[in-house]
Amino acid sequence: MDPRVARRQARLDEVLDAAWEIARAEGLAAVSLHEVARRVGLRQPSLYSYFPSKSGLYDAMFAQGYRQLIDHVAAVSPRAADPRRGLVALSRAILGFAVADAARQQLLFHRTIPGFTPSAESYALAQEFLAFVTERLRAAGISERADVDIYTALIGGLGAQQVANDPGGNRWTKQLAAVLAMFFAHVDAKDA
Amino acid sequence: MDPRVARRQARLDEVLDAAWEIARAEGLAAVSLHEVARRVGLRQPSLYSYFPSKSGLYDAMFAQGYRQLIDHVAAVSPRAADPRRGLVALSRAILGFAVADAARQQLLFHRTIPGFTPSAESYALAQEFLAFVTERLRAAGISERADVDIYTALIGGLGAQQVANDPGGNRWTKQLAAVLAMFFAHVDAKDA
DNA sequence: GTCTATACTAAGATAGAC
DNA sequence: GTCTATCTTAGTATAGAC
Repeated sequence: MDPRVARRQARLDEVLDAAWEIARAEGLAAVSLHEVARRVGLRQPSLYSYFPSKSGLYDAMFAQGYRQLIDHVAAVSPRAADPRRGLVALSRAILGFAVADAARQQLLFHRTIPGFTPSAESYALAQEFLAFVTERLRAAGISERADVDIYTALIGGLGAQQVANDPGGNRWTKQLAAVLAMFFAHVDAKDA
Repeated sequence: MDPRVARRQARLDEVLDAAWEIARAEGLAAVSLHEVARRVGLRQPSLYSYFPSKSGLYDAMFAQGYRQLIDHVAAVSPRAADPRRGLVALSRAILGFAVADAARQQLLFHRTIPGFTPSAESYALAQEFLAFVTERLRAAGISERADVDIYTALIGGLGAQQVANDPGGNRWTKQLAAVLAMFFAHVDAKDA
């Protein structure tokens, strides 16, 4: 690969790391181009050769977050012989990823950053993730949209409560197995 | 009542209304003392006779939101002869309140405003609400903390997905009855 | 690609007069 | 309780040199 491209990519990664660091410490809204530049040893206007705007920085963070999420779940929970067991492992991976970083959870799943909406390319990554999950749900016998929606509410609900009311703990995440058992019983009850 | 007190309260309500209006239109983080003052026909420094700081404004919004929520659920779902039916009505009231205003949901239930934490008085209102709900859950035969936590995750999850992915619609809220039936089956299965 | 310099806008907060 | 005036800080963004 062209070393200039590699260097640029390395710089970009540094910049994004700095932005996430600020977001984790001070909140997503506290990320500023000045502070990011300060941390990587650049001047603020120099960041405009990496992003067209502040919103472009959020977009890059959004895309990076979903790429990491897709890699994470693919690595941690390969397709299993028992699809239900596989779905439990996948859910654990998603939930763990979500609660590990409250700022990331906010950006990826709640979209409460004023003035930011993901670009089409970035949004496609979110859809790719959803497609991955949907396929695993179908493999486990869950294909109706109503059930898929209930599933996303269950996982999202546990993650949101966990970071809002017991950050760093496991008061809600430890209910995952019980919640999934409840969900499976619900799905199976309709088929009977 | 002292008319001066009444006037002050009326002004305060105007100010809070303006703040909520901005929050709904531009997001919670976009609320500024300057813009609030502009909308109510005051100068920005005058707001400091109502709040000690910007954070104090958020605190007043937080307290007002929980007071409205408590009034809302108490009015809409009085104690019912059948506690399970009562719980369904209560849940519908809470969920309706939550999805009616995304900014309010963010402030009351997600706490993602950088630098804001509710005062003790305001937080007591949140606890009062939680106590109200917990009591109704107990009346319906649900008293274990694990089950209470699952309940809050269910309702919160539906509300969050609704405003994030289908604002103004009912794709998730319409699953409430199914989700509660699933939850009741889960609770009853353990007792059997 | 990075810099300096700067334009522009806006924010939270305080002092002191009325 | 509201005002004017002001301090202080900070932000996004652009122009143009190197």
